[in-house]
Amino acid sequence: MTTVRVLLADDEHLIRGALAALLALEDDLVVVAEAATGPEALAMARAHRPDVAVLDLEMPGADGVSVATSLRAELPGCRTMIVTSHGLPGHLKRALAAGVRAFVPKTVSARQLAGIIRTVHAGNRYVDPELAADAISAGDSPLTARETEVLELAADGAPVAEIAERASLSQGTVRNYLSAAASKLGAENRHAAVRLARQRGWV
Amino acid sequence: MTTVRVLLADDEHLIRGALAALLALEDDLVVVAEAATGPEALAMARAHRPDVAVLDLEMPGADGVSVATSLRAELPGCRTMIVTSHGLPGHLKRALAAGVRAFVPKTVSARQLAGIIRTVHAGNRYVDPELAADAISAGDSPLTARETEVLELAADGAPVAEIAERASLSQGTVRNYLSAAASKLGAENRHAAVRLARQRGWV
DNA sequence: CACTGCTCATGACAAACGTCATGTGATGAG
DNA sequence: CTCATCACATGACGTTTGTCATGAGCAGTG
Repeated sequence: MTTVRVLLADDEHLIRGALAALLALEDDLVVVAEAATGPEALAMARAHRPDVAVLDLEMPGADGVSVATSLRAELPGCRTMIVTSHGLPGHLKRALAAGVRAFVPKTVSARQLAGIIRTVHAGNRYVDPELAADAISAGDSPLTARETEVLELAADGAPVAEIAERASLSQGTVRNYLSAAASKLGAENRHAAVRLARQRGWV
Repeated sequence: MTTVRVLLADDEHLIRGALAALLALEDDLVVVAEAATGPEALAMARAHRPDVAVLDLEMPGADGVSVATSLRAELPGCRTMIVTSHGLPGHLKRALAAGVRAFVPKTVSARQLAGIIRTVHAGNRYVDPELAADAISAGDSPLTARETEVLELAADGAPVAEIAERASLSQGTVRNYLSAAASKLGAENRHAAVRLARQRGWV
């Protein structure tokens, strides 16, 4: 029997500790390191070289996906998986693009999670069926790169003038992109467009 | 030694299960029921009459605070406490107003949580020191009831006409309230105002 | 009772915004 | 090479906001 060396990264102590305890019950899994932030997770991974890194999506410092991206470059032998409370389709896509091997919501049980860790360690992938269905039905973002960029800058309610300056575009161009984005998303105005794009994980 | 009968409510199976396991390690705590949604938590509480109800703030169906409110009315002997990932000052205030005895972030350890459960059972209160500091420094919402109501309706980017209709107000009045709210919050426009109010838990 | 603060309204003006027509370059597919 | 698409721009138009002045009714407080 091979034992799987696991890194746990989650900023919620309650979950991390509890998870460590539950995974310890599995004979073939051993938690070799824990981290509460993105940078800490990277440092721990370098120091302990785990087989599988279980990363929370939302962490201070750097989110799970960017940690996964760094790990992929630095420790190719380390498989990564993302655990999250908010299962947005866009996040799933970003994660898979970053080479993450599994994407699971926190609604699974610890036993299931243990199974998924084994699956990942064996070189396979796992995606929560429900999230996968959402992601497929949600489809790809219809927005062009610039439209997305401008929409992001509009996300905190900034006026057009400010967006134009930050994007180094003319105000007219910004309005055009915003208008295009809103109509593509079927929104009445840019603010509603921002909301929709967020919901679908496109921003 | 008295044993404390605990109800656990959290929609994230991973956390709930793990938590149950860790609390089971404490001799004087026994988890008598678990729930994944607000309504389920209420039903379980009625059936099992726990001493302390540990409620997640964000749950499908009904959030932790409204569950606490119902419990207070139905089972006055049952002490309630809220556990949450997002520690917004406004939530803390709402919770305390609803008679919740403790408000803790998920960044505490299971051992600490066990201690807090005992504290609550003994009839005392507990509020995370950092959250308390935030809540005090954040202060009360400067918005009047109507301003808050209108701002909430504006939250999804709806145009003034729609807000006016839904609030049964004239468009001019809506603009006045929105303008007042934005200036009280120091925001450039209503959308930024919505963001700020959300951050501080005032919507 | 006077005063203050909240609610609700109207009207008016300037600024910001949404939309459309139109045009130029660049890039990539056929 | 041609055609479509994207990036970027301008100017113009009408609409939607933000802001301000002003006022009326109604509650609670001193």
